[in-house]
Amino acid sequence: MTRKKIRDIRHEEFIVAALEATHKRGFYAVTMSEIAAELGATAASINYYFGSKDQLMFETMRHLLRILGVTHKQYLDVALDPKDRLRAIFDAHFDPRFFTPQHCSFWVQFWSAAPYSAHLERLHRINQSRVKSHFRAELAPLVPAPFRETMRRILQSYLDGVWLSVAQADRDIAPRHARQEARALIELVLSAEFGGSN
Amino acid sequence: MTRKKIRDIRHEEFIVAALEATHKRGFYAVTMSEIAAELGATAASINYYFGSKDQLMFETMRHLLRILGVTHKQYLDVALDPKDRLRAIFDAHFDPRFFTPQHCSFWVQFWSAAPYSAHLERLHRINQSRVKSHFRAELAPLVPAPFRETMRRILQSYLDGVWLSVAQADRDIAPRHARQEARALIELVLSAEFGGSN
DNA sequence: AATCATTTTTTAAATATTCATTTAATTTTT
DNA sequence: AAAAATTAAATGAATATTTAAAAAATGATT
Repeated sequence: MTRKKIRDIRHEEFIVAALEATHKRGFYAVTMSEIAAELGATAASINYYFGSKDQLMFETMRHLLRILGVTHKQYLDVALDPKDRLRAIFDAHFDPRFFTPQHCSFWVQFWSAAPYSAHLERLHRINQSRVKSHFRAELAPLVPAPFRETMRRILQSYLDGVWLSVAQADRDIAPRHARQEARALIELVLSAEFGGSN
Repeated sequence: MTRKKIRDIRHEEFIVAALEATHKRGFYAVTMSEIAAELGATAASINYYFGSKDQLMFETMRHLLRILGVTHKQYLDVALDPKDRLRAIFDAHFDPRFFTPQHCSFWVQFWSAAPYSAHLERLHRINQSRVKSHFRAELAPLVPAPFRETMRRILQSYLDGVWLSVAQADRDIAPRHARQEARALIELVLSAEFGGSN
């Protein structure tokens, strides 16, 4: 029974607050005070714990990536065949723990901002290549090499696009529904006749 | 031979400058001075012509939407059959006049910002429903009703996702290539067996 | 239990910077 | 000479960060 350190508690609280406040006010518009106000705290305390606003946003993104990683692993662990493993990528991204308006809007806004900050760019690059190699690995046994990259890019662009639309709230998608649609797309991609013996 | 009015010339110049500067520095980070500096002009003159920074960004977006509209129309005019008309949507979005890193990054960042400004939101809603109804109309003769919306959302999410990835510059896509891939997706969508007589 | 010193956490206020916008004057065009 | 276009400088507001002090928690010593 290890008592949680105050430091860790605050870290988490402020990250949740950052997600909430960012969703309400926008990634750039949101102020330190607004984030702190979510907890009835004060802007200075954020700096006490995180050092700067940038650092808080950075840590918040890492938090999301951590959730995504864990969730993905869980789905992979129960996947039985290659198709399941491919589905696992979408299932993780569309898991209720992850696929919320707050998370989607933070996610999209963060990525839009990434090209303009070396700090964020690094995070983006790492994540991007992680997702890419997952897709490649799962598609390998399912799609012949000459078509594989095209199919991967279609799937990945689709994934990003769904987020964008949720962030923009023109589609309030239930996780269940998002998965269903992703599965339809997977079926489509795998049913393609690649000119080989199908 | 009507001489162009200074007012119109400046309008266009500043819009191009806004695109360029935004691409370099980011939608929020970019300052009036930076935009003006692209032309060797001064921030005050932007206000003289546009009234405010917001208004300049708004007009810049409208400019992009105008280009898109004109381009789309051109492709529609030469389309011979329903499939061509569906392709026209992608061809327009991926036209070299439109599908540049500058435009994509402005586009994506603008949409990310839209939910947080009534002004921008309106523009976003209008465009969104325009695109949606185009897709619906073109898919109508090609896909049976029960599947149509799913297919539309897949296509639209894909379209958005491609932009996101270009804006993030992790994919420097040639317009030709983007179209090719879009066509592959269209084929996929249309070749689906909808349980009917195919 | 109680006291007091120490450390940790929190805040209010001060600071400093960055910009968009305004103003008033200047330059250029008509 | 009048109007239009442009600018330099002033203004003012917003806000991240720093600082110095206060409050709260901790823990050792009676």
